[in-house]
Amino acid sequence: MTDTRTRTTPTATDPELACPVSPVVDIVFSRWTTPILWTLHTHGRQRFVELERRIARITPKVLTQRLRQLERDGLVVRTYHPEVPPRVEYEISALGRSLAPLFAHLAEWAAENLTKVERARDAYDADDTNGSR
Amino acid sequence: MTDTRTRTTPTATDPELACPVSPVVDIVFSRWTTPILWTLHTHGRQRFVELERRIARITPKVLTQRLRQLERDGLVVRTYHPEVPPRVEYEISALGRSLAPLFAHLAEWAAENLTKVERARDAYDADDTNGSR
DNA sequence: CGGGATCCACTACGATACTG
DNA sequence: CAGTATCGTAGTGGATCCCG
Repeated sequence: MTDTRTRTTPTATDPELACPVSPVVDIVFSRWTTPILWTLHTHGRQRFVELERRIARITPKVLTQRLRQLERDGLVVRTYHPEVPPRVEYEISALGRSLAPLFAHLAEWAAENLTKVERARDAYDADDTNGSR
Repeated sequence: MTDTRTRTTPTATDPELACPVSPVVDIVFSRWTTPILWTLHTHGRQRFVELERRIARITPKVLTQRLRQLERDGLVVRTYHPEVPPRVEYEISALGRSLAPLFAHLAEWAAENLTKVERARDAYDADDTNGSR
């Protein structure tokens, strides 16, 4: 993703944003965020380790980073229980839940068109003229 | 993004894909792809330089890379006219056009909720306990 | 348990040339 | 015009160790 705090140009004036969907992409579709949101959405409120186990291959460091980002953006709520051992729970916020129909739409497109993309790739790779251009 | 051609794990077996929207993200929402698709969609078939000028700040090298990827995935059609000087035109394919309602949905979510995200960020940054954790 | 701190590796990206 | 080539860099992710 592009870290909003260190980005040189503010979001509003970035010329690339003649495209109105770009800002959403930065927020919702940076790496690991969709698996995190999806897991949170389908399994409800859960602890750090549960997320870590369910998402598989994600390292705790990255999981923490992404959860912080999502918390900062108001898509996820973090609850800290000062116990021994400590317990932290994550859940989707109302704002995060508002993404649900979008994700459903996305999943639907995937179901219908993902095979077409793969066929296009195979066709492209099989064409000699593409390799030697 | 993750370059599809050099990725070690094939898409189908990647454990991260308990989330059905991840593969779509790799294809459609990698960096620069949404501005490219958006420009192609709103201005129709156009040449390399036109894209380059309209997207602003993108370098020809990166534009080429992304266009190749989109062409390989079947979302964009490239037409080469062997003339002097050479002329190349890009346009959205039928598959690419099938993303239009998705993009509209995305733009709608942005219009409604982007300010909420920014307010959440301000609130998070203003909270001292977040900085000194 | 839920991280933070540190070090390292990769590579995508940007800038600057240069060509058919 | 439409790229390719080369170089340099910075942002991320992985691995490891450690702490409250």
